[in-house]
Amino acid sequence: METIRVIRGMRDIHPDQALWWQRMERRLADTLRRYGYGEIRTPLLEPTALFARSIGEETDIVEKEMYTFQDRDGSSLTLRPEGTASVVRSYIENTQWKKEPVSRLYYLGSMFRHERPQKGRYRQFSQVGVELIGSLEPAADVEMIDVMVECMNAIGLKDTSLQLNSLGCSACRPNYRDSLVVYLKQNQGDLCDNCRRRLDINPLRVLDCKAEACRRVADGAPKIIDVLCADCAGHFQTVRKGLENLALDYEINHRMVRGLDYYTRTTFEMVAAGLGAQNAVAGGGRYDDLVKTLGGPEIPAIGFAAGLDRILLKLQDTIPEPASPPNIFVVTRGEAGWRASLELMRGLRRAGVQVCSDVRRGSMKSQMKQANRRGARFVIILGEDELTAGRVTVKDMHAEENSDQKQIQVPREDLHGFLLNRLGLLEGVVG
RNA sequence: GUGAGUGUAGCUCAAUGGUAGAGCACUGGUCUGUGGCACCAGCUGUUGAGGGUUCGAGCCCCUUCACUCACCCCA
Repeated sequence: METIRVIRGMRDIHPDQALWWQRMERRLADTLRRYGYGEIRTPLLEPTALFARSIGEETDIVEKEMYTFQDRDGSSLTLRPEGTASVVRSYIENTQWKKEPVSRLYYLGSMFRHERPQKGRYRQFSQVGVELIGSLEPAADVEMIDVMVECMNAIGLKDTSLQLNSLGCSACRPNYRDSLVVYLKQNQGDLCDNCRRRLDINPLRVLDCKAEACRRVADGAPKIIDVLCADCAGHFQTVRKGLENLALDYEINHRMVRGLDYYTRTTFEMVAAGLGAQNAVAGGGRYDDLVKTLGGPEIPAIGFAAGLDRILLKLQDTIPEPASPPNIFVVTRGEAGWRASLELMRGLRRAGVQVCSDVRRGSMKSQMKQANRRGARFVIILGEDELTAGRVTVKDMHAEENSDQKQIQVPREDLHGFLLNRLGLLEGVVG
């Protein structure tokens, strides 16, 4: 029979890998909790129109990367390609602004984009995203950038740099767009085919084309921060001052325009060294018009998202793997030994200790090998001898071979205290 | 969507167009109630799939699928 295989661009996360994910997710959740952000879990499936309206009909994501299909009633559904649209949809649907002036939300989970798989890029991938809805003030921008930096610090990401830009607002961006188009048309001959096409539909994206020729054109292009309206310019200045108060280093990147149409004013991105072409690990910005675009009131917001798959790739090259907690293996002899082990193990587990035993009725030697493979710190031996004596044998797998601590007899009723004591001491050392 | 490279045992990799192998891992034994080390033995394959050329294909050709890297896109 033909074997069923995993779908292209998707993969299984096995237990050893899952330990890395769990640690990263734990640290993110903990950091975000301290900033007052609460987790929101939205459906993976949304009406297609949600993404078309928020991300932009003309973007690559909407044009050719979404998993879109018909539901049984004929309506068009899409697996979410990003998280912000769903959060805003939910915000509006629940009239959240009537319940609180400012909402601090984060999400963590799978997104789907039908791209060609590559290092650090999968068709199902994980993002953490953070949204701060309800403030137009630069204070919100500074908080969001600080949260992003602290999240990356918390999970141990190193060698990163922060890039900053402003895209203006609905008042000043059209002017900039016009002058950019004029400039680009003058240099049209030097642009790549793709960018010549972009000229009409999304000219700002020409600025971050990676083609050498386009980069040269982009370098000479008018800079948006030179033509911001007074409000946007003042806002950007205050954001920069706030970042300087936090001693956050950044550089202004005039060419960073982001790939989603909903961004306004401040945009920012974090890039990491050593990830090849997929070096953008986190990015975000203001989306002051999005709530209104999706049918809500005029409420400004800012947020960012981070790509956890590629971040994890880098972490695995730079920081130690997660330590597995001390654990215990129970070796039994005979049916009486096995039966006696059942309650003993349940008691230890209820006390918080990881305990396993053989479920194959293997030989003593085979059971010891399993204990070793699992990295058990202690082995408890429960056989005929122990049963008749009312004791168990406790073997310390790490102790020296002829140490008097290597293997000792412990009365059944003292076992709990003995192990918890020893493991507690161990955990104190491990920290 | 475009381009290049690679597909052989669970893993890492050998094999001039001529009998598919090694190391590691796994299982058992030496050691009948004691892991790691050593030694011994055993297990493991439609050579990604399909077709073609040939007396003969893991090797050459075509198709297809997958993976990797880059373009592109983005986090």
